[in-house]
Formats: sequence, C-alpha cells, structure tokens
Amino acid sequence: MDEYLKIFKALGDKTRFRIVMMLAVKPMCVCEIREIIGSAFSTISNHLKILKEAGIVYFTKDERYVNFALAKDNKIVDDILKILLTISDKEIKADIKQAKIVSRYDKTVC
Amino acid sequence: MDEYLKIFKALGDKTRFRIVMMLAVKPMCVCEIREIIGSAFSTISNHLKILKEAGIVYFTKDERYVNFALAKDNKIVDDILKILLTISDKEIKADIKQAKIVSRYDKTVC
DNA sequence: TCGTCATTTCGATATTTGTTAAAATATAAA
DNA sequence: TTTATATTTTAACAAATATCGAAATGACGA
Repeated sequence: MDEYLKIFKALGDKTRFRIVMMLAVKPMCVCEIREIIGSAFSTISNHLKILKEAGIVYFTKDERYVNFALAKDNKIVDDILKILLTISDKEIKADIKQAKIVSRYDKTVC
Repeated sequence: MDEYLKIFKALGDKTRFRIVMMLAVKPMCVCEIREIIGSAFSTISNHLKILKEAGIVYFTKDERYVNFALAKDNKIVDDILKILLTISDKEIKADIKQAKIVSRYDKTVC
C-alpha cells in the first residue's frame, strides 16, 4: 500500500505533476526543468527527490548535468502514466511546448 | 489538470486510500466505515467529503443513513480504480475482511 | 590542482492538511 | 411535536509540506 501512497502523494502536487508531464516529452536536467517551472533550484531538486523515491523518475549523469527521465520498469507507474498521457490541459500544453525547445546550452537556462 | 490533482491528492492519504479499497467491497454508511478505520466521525466525514469532491465516491440516503459508494461514471476514476483492484496488501486485506461483515445494525457500530 | 558550474542539503518560515471534541443539522420514529 | 440517532460543520491544534536563500557537495575542464 505504501508504494501506492507514495505515488499518489507524489502526483498530488501541482509542481510535481507538471514535471512528470514535461518529462514525458523528453528527459531533462534540473536547470531545464527549473527554467520552465520557475521555482528555486532547491525546490525543483526536492520535488525530483520525491518523484524518484516514489519510483516515478530516475536519473543518469551526463557531462556535468543530472538528467531526469520517467521510470520505465515499474508496472504501477507505467499504468498511471498511460492514463496521464491522455490529458489535454491548457497549462500542461504550454509546459510541453516549452519542454520541446528548452536547452541547457542556452545561456539563460543554466 | 486540477481534476487529476484532486484525485491524486485524495488517494495520497492513507485513511482515504483504505476507505476507497473498503468501498470496493460494498457501499457503506459513515458509521460502518468509522467502525473499521477507528477515527472520529468528523474525521471520516471530512475524508468522505474530499473523496466526493474528487469524484471518487458519491452517496445516497437510505433510511437515516448516508451510503457511500465508489463512483461509476468517471473515466479517470474508473481507470485508476482498475489499477487499485490488483493490490494485495496485508492491511488492506484485513480491512476488506472487516468490510464484508460490518453492519450498521450491530449495536456496537452505530 | 583549482576554479567553475550544476545540483543537493540545510535551516527557517509560511501554508496546508489531518485530527479531534463540541455544537449544529437533518431525518426518522415515537 | 419531541426524542433519538446519524452525519456534518466549526474551531482549534499539531504535524506535515512547499518554498526559499545560503552553504555544502560533487564533477568536469582549464
């Protein structure tokens, strides 16, 4: 049960929900996510930690960046993500649009 | 997005999660739920309100009782409930066992 | 090795949330 | 109408959570 609770708690926060929908577009590093969400680095980092502990995302290290991506090997998470992929929400669409073009190599991002 | 957030927030609390799993067994009134969960009436009532506002449960009035049941006409909720029905958790199983036998007509319940 | 840059951890604060007892409401039976 | 019973609302409090800036960590490149 705790596994489910962690997942639902993680997805029950607006910022984390937005991050998950953005990561469905492509894996991103912390500063790319931060650029779109607009909160402090520490805030984003904390949200990613919660998502990671719920098994929703994982990360790999790439150059000096930490790349976050949606988990692929978790049945529960996978089932829920399938549901989320059907969403058509104005704010989410705007996030997705930005996610497609944001780049860590832009001077304003990192 | 808010619809999803409400649902995830609602399911991200242990007490509410247990209530949902119990209602999958059968519709129940507030005092039957309270008997199994063990919290105050006001606590249960508040949780049910949150679940109702998330579209996860609805209620009907029966005699002097208020019967709560899982929603049936909500696609999102339905998809998520399908996932939840696969859970095999010790504590949930105990709740389900009790849900099957609890009755508002027992003197100790209402 | 040293400095730079991306990220995390820490400490503080404000807000939200879960819980309860008591009071209020509602409904059915007497 | 009055009484009894089921439920909801309210007010208050404690615990959990989201947020931030600053300091610490960690890794890469010069």
